[in-house]
Amino acid sequence: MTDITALEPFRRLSETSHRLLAGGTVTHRFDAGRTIIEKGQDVSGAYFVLEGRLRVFSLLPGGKEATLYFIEPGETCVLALNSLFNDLLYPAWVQTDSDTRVAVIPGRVYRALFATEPDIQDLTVQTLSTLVFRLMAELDQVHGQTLEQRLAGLLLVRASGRGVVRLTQQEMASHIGTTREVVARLIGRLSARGLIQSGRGAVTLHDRHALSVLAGGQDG
Amino acid sequence: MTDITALEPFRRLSETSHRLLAGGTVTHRFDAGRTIIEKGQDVSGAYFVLEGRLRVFSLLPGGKEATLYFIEPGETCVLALNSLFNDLLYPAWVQTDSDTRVAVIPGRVYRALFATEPDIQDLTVQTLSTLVFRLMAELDQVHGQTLEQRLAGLLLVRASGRGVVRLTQQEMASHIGTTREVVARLIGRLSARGLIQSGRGAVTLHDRHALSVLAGGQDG
DNA sequence: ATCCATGTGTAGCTTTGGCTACAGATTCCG
DNA sequence: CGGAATCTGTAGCCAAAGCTACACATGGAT
Repeated sequence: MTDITALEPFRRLSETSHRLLAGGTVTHRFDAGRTIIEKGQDVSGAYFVLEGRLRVFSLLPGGKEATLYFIEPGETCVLALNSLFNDLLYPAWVQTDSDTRVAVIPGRVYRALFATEPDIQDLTVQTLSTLVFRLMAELDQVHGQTLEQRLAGLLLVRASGRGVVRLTQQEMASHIGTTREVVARLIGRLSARGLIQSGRGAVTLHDRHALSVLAGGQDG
Repeated sequence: MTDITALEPFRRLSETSHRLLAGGTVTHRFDAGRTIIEKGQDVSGAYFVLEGRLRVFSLLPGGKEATLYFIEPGETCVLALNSLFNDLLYPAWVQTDSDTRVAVIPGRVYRALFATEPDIQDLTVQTLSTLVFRLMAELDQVHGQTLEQRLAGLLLVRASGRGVVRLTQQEMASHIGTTREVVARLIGRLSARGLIQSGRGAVTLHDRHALSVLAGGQDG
């Protein structure tokens, strides 16, 4: 995936729109771990991830982080869209999770496309809707689940096929919005119960079923 | 405000769209305190509040509630829109807060309007965006604020001009997602510090400034 | 006048989670 | 090989918040 025009929603654009898009879009590449948008920043365009992954998170008092969601290749950063349409300031932080290429469509170009292209209208609504659901789910979790449950969920979601989760305790803590020590404690408990096995920079799952029951049974 | 066609976004519709809207829309009236949408329900249309107020909340383990936001006259329930466009199940509960009249536009009608009417497209995006920001703000709060801060915020937001908040402790608890006892304890503390005065079914604010500092200074 | 429903005020106990402070382990690099 | 950086494992303490259990107050209804 090398060009924004290769992305599904941009395939069926009219000739004019296509030229507008091609002329206005800028592609950036960022190294892993770079902060590319900060809270309160004035966002200038719609961001589409071409390669790599972006992590959107909010910053809690005391410097803790909590991951809200990821933006994968082919997806767009809705918060940016959002800021775009409302002239609001961006309400969170965005970092690259790995080396990432991003296409930025300037605000006025995107708005023009939105006005005339049904596919862009659908894409926009679709993307916003998806975000709303992700946020609702996240909110439910934060509200109602213990950290142990949230950790179990995280491990299940981030496990490779063979049940290995390549995250440090500090990273896990960031994702679920707590501190390293608490994660260590939780991992110690899960490990004592035989559900997982801890190692440097990674955790191995031994009983996914029990974990998913623990997490609240969203997953098989 | 008696008819949906009186609402701003529906004013400039084409003749065809107007007929479609008028023909397809159904108006309901609900008494205060009725649950009109439950979580997991399949939502059939776009809800617009004509009179009264709807409260959208999520249900936490143990039967606690947490208010996400309100829908005022002229506004629409975005979650419903959302479910509509994604064929997803509604992710929260909706109750009437007072006696309320609601116009329901069936899904297929709304989708048809969205496809052809710029005003509806804008309205949809605008509404979704607003919701995203409300949810982000709520998430930040839940994540990072103590219940005392959240209570202070609630009191400030819900106070009448003369500084009276007409809510029972149970209702306050529902709004901020905790239990009655905890609210009583918090009120006791605030009251001991002279910031408020408690009474049956109401609280009187004595020092808004101190409260807003406490809440984190979002408000004057 | 009494009773009942609703609302408020307290107290004590427990769990969860945050903070501090280390000690050991592993990896990387020079 | 040795040291620095990074990561993990524990322990203890404390505050926040949830749960249980009452006692008391208020207001409306009969």
